[in-house]
Amino acid sequence: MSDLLQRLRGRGWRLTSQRRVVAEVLDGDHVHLTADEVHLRAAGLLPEISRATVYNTLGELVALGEVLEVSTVGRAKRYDPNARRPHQHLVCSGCGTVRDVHPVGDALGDLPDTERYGFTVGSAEITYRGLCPACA
Amino acid sequence: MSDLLQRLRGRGWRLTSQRRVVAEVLDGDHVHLTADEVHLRAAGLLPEISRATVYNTLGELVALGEVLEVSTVGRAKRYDPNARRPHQHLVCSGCGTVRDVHPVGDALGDLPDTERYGFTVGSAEITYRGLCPACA
DNA sequence: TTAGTTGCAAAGGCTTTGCACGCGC
DNA sequence: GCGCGTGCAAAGCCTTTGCAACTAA
Repeated sequence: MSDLLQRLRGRGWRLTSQRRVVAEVLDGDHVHLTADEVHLRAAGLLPEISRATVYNTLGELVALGEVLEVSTVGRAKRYDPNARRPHQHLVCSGCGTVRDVHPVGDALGDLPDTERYGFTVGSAEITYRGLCPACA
Repeated sequence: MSDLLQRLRGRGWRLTSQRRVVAEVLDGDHVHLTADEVHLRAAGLLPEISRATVYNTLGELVALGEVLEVSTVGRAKRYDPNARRPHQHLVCSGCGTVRDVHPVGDALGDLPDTERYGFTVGSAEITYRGLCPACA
């Protein structure tokens, strides 16, 4: 069983074949699938799985903090299983490819107090945009 | 006539009362309206304006580079008229309020070559998240 | 056993589209 | 007058919801 499933079971997550398949499909680096893509691939492993269950499961994984929602490409949300290692995204403006990247600076520290409007600022998400080798 | 309308007319943009009203509604700093909110406010000034026209006009303003799409809050896209002055966004996780902010660092320079996967990287968008004074 | 999960189908929110009419240039 | 812009209504995409049947623990 994957680390992810281990952790979830430890948190009292009821383990069904549908959930197992969704977790399996989301495994890996640089994975940023839409709900529909997850459903398509999951259905390859478990043909009866329904879209509603995929949406339910993705929503739970997000609520549990195990998966991140990425809204930076196209209309549909994308799901990023790499929630445990902080990272940012590099998006190709041509084909929409997304890579996980790790910048070296401190974006939070770069926001002066005078620019915070009294907010308690907790995090910073960065989306880099450019062209991938194939599109350039 | 506003600077925006001046510029657009110079680029051969046909000036209708609907377009004028949409541009008027979008004027100002820290403005991040959804298409529906734009339609609502525009209809306050020009009751017959249709949603389709609002969508058409917003799409054109984005294509012309005069307005930015912001997809970082909620389900509907938001439109940011402040496209001529580079800036980033600070979003309240409680109520969804958005402020324009200006960090001091160089996010682009913070992305090492080894993290660029051969991409030609052109820009970086940063979304800061936190709680506004009212929600904290 | 039993509370939580699934699948279906329908509804819902946001956006786009096709086409006839209208209006800026 | 010409050609682009507008409004309407319908369709489309993505997502959520209600509910009865099912199943992991």
